[in-house]
Amino acid sequence: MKIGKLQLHNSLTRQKETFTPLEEGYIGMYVCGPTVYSDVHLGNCRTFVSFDIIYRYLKYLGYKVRYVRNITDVGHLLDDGEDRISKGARAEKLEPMEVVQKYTLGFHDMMRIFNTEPPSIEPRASGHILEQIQMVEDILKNGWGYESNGSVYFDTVKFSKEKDVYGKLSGRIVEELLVETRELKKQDDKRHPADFAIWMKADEEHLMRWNSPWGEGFPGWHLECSAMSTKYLGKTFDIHGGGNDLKFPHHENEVAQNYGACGCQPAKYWLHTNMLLMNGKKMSKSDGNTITPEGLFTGDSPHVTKGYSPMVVKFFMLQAHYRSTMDLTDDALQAAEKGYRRLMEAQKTLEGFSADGTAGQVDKEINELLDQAFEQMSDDFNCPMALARLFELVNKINGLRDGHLPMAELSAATLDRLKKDFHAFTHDIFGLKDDVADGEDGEKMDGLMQLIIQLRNNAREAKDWPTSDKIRDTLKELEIQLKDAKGVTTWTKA
RNA sequence: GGUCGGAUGGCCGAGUGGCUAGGCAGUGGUCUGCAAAACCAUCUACACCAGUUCGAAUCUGGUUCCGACCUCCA
Repeated sequence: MKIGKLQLHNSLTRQKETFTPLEEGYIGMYVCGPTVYSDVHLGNCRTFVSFDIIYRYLKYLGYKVRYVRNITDVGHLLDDGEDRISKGARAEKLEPMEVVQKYTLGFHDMMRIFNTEPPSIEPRASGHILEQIQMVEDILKNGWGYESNGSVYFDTVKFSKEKDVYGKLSGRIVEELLVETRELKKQDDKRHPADFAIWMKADEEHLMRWNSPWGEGFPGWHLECSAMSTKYLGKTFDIHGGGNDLKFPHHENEVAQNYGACGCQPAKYWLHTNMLLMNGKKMSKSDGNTITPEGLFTGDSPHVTKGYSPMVVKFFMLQAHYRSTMDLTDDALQAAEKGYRRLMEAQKTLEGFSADGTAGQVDKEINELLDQAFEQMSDDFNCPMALARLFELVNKINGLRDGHLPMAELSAATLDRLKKDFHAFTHDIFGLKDDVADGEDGEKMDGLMQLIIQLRNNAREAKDWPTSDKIRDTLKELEIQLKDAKGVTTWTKA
C-alpha cells in the first residue's frame, strides 16, 4: 500500500506531527474508557466512534495495533467523596459488581450497535488493584508521594517544583494551581489542594475496598489508567487518547503518576476528541439538554422529530473532524440521513459495475479522488475531507451508471481499485454498514424486493401502469422507495 | 476571574494567503408513461473594526458573541 506519511495533532505539543511509531510496524494505543455507573452517554459514543475510526485506519495502513480501552469500575470519586459505582449500587439496591456488570453490558451493546470494533484488551480497574498498589509504592519510593492517615497523595507541589512536566499537557500554569485554595471534602489529609489521591482510605460504609500496605482502601481514579497502560503497553507507548474534558485533571495527573513511578512520559502522542453539543450547548442531564442514544434511534425525545438509525448517527459524526465540537440538531440529522443513504446507494450501484475500457479522463479523476481521500485521511484523520472525496466519487459512479460519463474510459484495473477502496472506506475504515440491506434479514428483504421489482418491471413493459403504480405507491406507504435508473430499479427505505 | 478553542452561505460542516470543499435544503434544466431518484447548471459565505500584503475569509491587533476546561465528566 502506498500511503503518504501519517500526520497527527499531538495535544502535548499542540502541533501536527509526523507519526513515527516507537517500534516499526507496531502501535500501542490507550484510550480512557467509560465509568460504568449509568447508561452510556451519547457524547461517549462520539469519542469511542472517533477512536474506533483511528484504530481501524491505523490497522488499514498496515500497523499491528494493540488498542487498550479500560472499564472504570472503581475509584471514581464524586464531590462528596463517594465512589460513583457505590452510589449507583445504593441507588439501585444492587451489589457494586451488579451495577458494573449491567452497565458494562449496556456499553458493549451500544458499541456493537455503532459497529465499532472491540479493543484488543479491555482491562478493568478492579482487576488491577495489585498493579495499582505497586505503582503507589513506586511513587512513594521515588519520593513523589506521601502517606497521610491511611491515604496516599501525589505530591504535586514537589513534583511541579523539581520537574518541568506538570501542566504541560493541559496547559495549566502551575503557579496558579498552587495558589488554588478550593476546599474539597474528605481531603483534609492533603498537604496542598493541588495534591491528589492515589490511594484512598475506605470509610466504614464504603462498599468497594481492598487491603493495602496503608490499610483498607481503594485506588484513586487517575491511577488505574497509569497502571493499566504501563502493564499492557509498557512505560512509554505510542498514542494515548480520550475526551477533551479529561485533559485536566485526569490526563495531567496520569502523566504525573507515570513519571513519578517510571521517570518518563507515558505516551508519545496524545489525541483528544472534542465534545458533542446539542443545539449549540453541551449536553447535560441537569438542564434537560440531553438525549440518549435510544431516544435518537426511536425518535422518542423532544429534541428530534423522528428516529435515526445508528448508522445515520454515526455518519453524522463522521462529517465533523474529531477535534472540532459538533452540534447535534434535528435538521443536521435529517441531512445526514439523506447523505448516508446516497453513499450506500452508490456503493450498491458500484458493486454491479463491470468495465474493460481504456483509461481516459474519468479513469484519471477517479484515481486522483481516491489518492486524495487517503491523503486527507492520513492528515490527522480528516474524515470530513475524505468523505467529501467519496461523495465526489458517488457523483462519478452515478454518472457512469446513467451514461453521462463514458464507461469505455474506465479501465478494469481502476474499477477494481475503486470497488476495493470505496468499500475499504465505508466499511473497513468508517465502519459503516448498510442498515437496510446488510445482515440476514436484510438479505431476505432484498430477495423479496428483487421479486417485487421484477413483477413491477414486467407490468411496466406491458404498459400496465395501474399495476406498476399500485406496487410503487403501496411500497411508498410502507416507507420503501423505488428508484428507476436506466434499466435498473433499486430500492431504499424512505 | 484564569486557560484554551471557536465565530464560514437557509442548516450541518471542511479548508486554504490568490484556484468549486462536501452533505442537506432552494432555483432552472435533462431524463422518465407519470413521479421519485439520478445527472447537468445555478443562487445564498467567510462575526465586527483596523492593519500587513499586489491580493486576506485565511496573517496581526482590537471589539463583540459563543463553547470547553479550571469541580465528576468522552
